[in-house]
Amino acid sequence: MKNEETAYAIPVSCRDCRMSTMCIPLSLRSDELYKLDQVIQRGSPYQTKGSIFYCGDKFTSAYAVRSGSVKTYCIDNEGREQVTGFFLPGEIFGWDGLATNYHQNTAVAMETTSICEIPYGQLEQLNSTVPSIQKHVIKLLSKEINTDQRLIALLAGNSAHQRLASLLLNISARLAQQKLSSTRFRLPMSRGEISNYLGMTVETVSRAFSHFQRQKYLIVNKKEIELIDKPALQQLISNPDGGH
Amino acid sequence: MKNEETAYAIPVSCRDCRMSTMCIPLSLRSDELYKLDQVIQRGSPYQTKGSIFYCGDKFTSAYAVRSGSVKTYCIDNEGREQVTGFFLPGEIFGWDGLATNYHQNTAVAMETTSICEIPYGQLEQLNSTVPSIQKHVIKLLSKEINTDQRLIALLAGNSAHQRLASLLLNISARLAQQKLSSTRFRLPMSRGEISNYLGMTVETVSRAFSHFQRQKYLIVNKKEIELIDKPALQQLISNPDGGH
DNA sequence: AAATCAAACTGATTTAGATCAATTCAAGGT
DNA sequence: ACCTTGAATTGATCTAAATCAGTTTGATTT
Repeated sequence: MKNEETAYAIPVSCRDCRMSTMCIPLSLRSDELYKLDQVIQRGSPYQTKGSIFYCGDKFTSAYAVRSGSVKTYCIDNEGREQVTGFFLPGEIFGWDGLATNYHQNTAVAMETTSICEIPYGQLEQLNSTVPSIQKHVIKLLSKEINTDQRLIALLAGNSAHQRLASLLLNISARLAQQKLSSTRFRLPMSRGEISNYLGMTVETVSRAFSHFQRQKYLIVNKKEIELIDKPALQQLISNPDGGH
Repeated sequence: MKNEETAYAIPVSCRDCRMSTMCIPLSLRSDELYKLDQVIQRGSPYQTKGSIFYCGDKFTSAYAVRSGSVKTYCIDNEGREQVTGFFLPGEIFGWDGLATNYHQNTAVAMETTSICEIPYGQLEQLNSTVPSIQKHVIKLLSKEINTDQRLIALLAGNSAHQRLASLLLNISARLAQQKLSSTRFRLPMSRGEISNYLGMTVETVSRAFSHFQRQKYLIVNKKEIELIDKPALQQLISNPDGGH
């Protein structure tokens, strides 16, 4: 099965993958790309709630979302789940295990999801022949730091409405990056997952959605979202009066 | 002045530095260490409120705190300062600029602080002769991700008392790592910086300190802290009833 | 020593969002 | 078609923490 096309028609080559800009250093020459290609593993899809890795597992690989979506969560001091990230097609996750060699999070598919596995050991070995790969890994890690710090700023300094508006605009922008609709989309995560991620309750998330709909900022139907007034949402998060 | 001893008696060599475990790959052989040593720059100390770099500056280096302390902050959507990190002796900061090549934060000394500069370009060049350095950078970045994610979990799921208790225990543990007292210490940051970092108001921080003192968890006198019942603080943050 | 200024603390009041409590709705299972 | 189950929504109440308003303390200047 490996390196072969599955029933879900996963491309055999990184070259053909529409997410390649995320996974692959842009500077990679075609012979280098070939080498990377030999290392990436394309497995069978995960079911909803299927785990890609568990907290405490030995770190062996990072993972790229090909289709579907993934959440990562850790167990906090009180023994509760704490969602630490949502990952959409074209995004890479799993670096959390690199520092200690053991994953600090559990990664779970939020819907039927296909994943490319990037075995880190083999990636490291590629380093001698394709040094730019190591550099690209560093860029990816650094990006993750920036993302996390933006979330920290969001959680520390913004109201419930602002947090939700930020998440929606953020997801919208990430979908746009993948050439998907940035105004009409289906949220892969539940209200509970959103509320956990944003540090609020399900009820508050639900009320915020209703409020946005009353204000005609968007149309919401369960997980289906249509953003109809992005500037208003943007202004909500950049307006000091909206804060707490 | 570079690579020479200053009036503040900064060691000339990374070998002699008591923070070396942080800065230097443990696996570095002595000839490799020598090469690293040639690259690290030891500048004159920064004054309180002196900036090490500004948000928007081109990223050239990471920085290690030799003595003193540093905060990093960014400007959030509403144009307000948002503290994203505190750095104590032996800790490295400044990786936030790696992804975009421009710093996403401003770094400011919170007291008289001496800093070692680690020029990234030269570090990258060392990679060909000392490959383990690149690996170590990756570890450091990954650690930063873990730290940030713990902060996310703290902000998303904990009460004001729990947040402050967590910060105090965290600082205590970091001081212990540097063989400094973990029960008696002087906080380098103001109440305002703490409250900003933890996503609450100065008044709430102040009241939380008073509360902890009344509960005999600690003795507080402005910035001087003596932790007298760490288990109680620990239990506060690991007890679901303490949450919000 | 008096005056100035900023940081920290404390009390009173308000409020955003948590909690508690139903109700609605859609998806599977029998 | 009916029952079960979980997710989402909505309303009523409660509370932790924000906001507002001083007061205290300590450092710096004059």
